[in-house]
Amino acid sequence: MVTIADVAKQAGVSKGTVSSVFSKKRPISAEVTERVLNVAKELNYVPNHAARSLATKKNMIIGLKMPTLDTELSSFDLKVINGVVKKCTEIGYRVLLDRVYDGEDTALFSRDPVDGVILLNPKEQDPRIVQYKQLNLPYVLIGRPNNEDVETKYVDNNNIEIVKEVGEFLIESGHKDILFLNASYGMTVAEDRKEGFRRAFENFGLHFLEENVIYNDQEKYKNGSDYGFYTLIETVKEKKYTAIIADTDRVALGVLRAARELGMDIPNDLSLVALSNNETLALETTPQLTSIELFPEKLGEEAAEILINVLNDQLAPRHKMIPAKLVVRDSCRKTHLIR
Amino acid sequence: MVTIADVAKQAGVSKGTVSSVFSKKRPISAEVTERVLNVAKELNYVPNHAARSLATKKNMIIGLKMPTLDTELSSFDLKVINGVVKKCTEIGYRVLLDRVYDGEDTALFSRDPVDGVILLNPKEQDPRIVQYKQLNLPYVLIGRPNNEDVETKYVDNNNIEIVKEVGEFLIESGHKDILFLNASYGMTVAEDRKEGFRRAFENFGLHFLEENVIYNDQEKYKNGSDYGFYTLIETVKEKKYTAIIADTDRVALGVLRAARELGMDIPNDLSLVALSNNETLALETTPQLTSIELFPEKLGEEAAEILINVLNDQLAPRHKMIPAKLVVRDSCRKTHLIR
DNA sequence: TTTTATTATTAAACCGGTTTAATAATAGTT
DNA sequence: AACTATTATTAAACCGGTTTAATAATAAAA
Repeated sequence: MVTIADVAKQAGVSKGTVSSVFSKKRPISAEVTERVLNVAKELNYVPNHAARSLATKKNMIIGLKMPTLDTELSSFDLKVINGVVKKCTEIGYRVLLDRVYDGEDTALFSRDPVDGVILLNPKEQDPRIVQYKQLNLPYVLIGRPNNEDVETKYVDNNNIEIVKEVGEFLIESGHKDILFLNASYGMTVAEDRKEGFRRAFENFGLHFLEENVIYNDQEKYKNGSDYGFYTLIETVKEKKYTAIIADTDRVALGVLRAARELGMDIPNDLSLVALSNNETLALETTPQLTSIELFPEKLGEEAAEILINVLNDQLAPRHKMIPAKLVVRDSCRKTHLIR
Repeated sequence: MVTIADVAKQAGVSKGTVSSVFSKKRPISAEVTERVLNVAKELNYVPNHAARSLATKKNMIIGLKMPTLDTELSSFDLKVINGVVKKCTEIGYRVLLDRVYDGEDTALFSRDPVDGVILLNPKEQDPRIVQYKQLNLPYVLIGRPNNEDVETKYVDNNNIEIVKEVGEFLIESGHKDILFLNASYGMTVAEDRKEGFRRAFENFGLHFLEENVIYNDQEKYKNGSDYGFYTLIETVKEKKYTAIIADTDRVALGVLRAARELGMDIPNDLSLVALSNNETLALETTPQLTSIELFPEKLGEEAAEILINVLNDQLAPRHKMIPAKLVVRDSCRKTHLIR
């Protein structure tokens, strides 16, 4: 393998000069610069990453921490990955993809070769955040942190506002009995969405019922589809809802499945909104799913940009809010039920 | 930041002894071992990755090269990523996710900090392969290389056999006019599939027509769905097919869409098979899609295992074949057309 | 007790790049 | 021509860990 010493020797200059040619941090004559670059090209010299990282104390790598290995990644996650990788690649950073291996013993492993970390789907009281603070490792969350955490930087959708908008859209369509199949309890996104849902009812002077908000129990349901399916099957025995807001489009698909089994027609008997927008799914279901576009790729890009600005001692906002958008398709209709 | 020198000083031993405690490559007394481990824990010592990589000449990182940034990643890709990350994490390797940035000028960038590379969706005459050979960088392909390349290691499905099976399944169901919406021209998977398709016809003593095999023109269609949609709209003007084999489930969805527009019923008027298995899509379409399970996660795992075995100078097979599986659902039926 | 073999530990070189303080070369001013 | 300022380049230290050759300590055999 060609090292900087080989290039220096053949070009007849010092290692330091070769280094300065590449870094452009010191004045090097045009003649020497040209000679060095020609030799480097001729020898096919490629700088050693570890050596450079060790000397500069920078890895130029971003860690992207994904959910635990036992949960399946969604198209949302995929788009976030896309956004992060895209922005990092533009700026000259690399992305180390990491899934947390629960119970892992990292005592003997080297520190992650990353300069900062983007955390997707952080848990409440996420122990990794404590660790990053301890190590002084810069990090950015995708999703809102706890209210007590006033320093963590994050990127998020306007979850309160968008669910308020969805709630109002349904209320304005005549729906009053709306079932909200929320995310898991304890996630900040679940809190925000519930708040938005409550505000929609409040805004119309309607009575908000806690029991209309269900939280996904991930130990009970192996996937979102089952959560949607079984929850509708169960709740229809107790109360007749005319509209459902589903946490994800997979949950919505489960609802569609249950509705078919129950002989309920979407949207005639039951209106349906999904709080995510897997376009392929939405456009290909019958009827086409009304959903929320969360712009996950944008979330990833903005998170990467914030983190990199922090790493380069540049101004970075505390948080960035990406407005979600209601995409009305065919799964909702006005209800005739007047009460 | 705590270094090995700090640990050595406080434990009253040399840096080399601390290193040997962790590596277990030299005999260290139990008493010294315990003392060192206690100090390391007390000081919260975490080895520096770059330093270790430089000294050992190993990064313990695998590069996963994905398709170019301008193409959208599919759920197949996601599962491959999952499989690779899972296997690597088990064995103590990390995964650097890389998307090729066309036209990138890497002259001033350090060499990828990876020990080996997994290449997903390699092109014909992929220039990266030339480069890896030049650098003596171990690599494994996911997908078959060109026939002239006799040394590249790869993982692949049994594409010839599975498409032969699909073809025979359709022929046995009475279909003779079968349209095959193949992958892009020039991809080895497209070659293999066509060969499998041809063999199915040959096996039944039927005449195989080249014009029944269409190749995806990615410059013409912005996504698989459009490829499926417009191709069916166009070809139905010239010939009446009773069955279609679609490259991916997205292509199949486009076909479904076109069939709806043309007033054709699936499967009564047209049978449909997708050569991939996005389970969510397949189960939620109406009718449920008959498809091929490719086991992408397994592809990823096996590719990672082969590569890591190569890196550890262990026996590794030239290639590993993952048998795909025909999953019969509701989108196919016997045809009554007897000719 | 002495000698030999085995185990345990060390100092220093090494990995390949960057940076710093020092020096040399060149250009401009007096 | 001599002096000063600026530009260009160098040798060596440094980054933090691993490895090697050498040495010290301990155990076993004669």
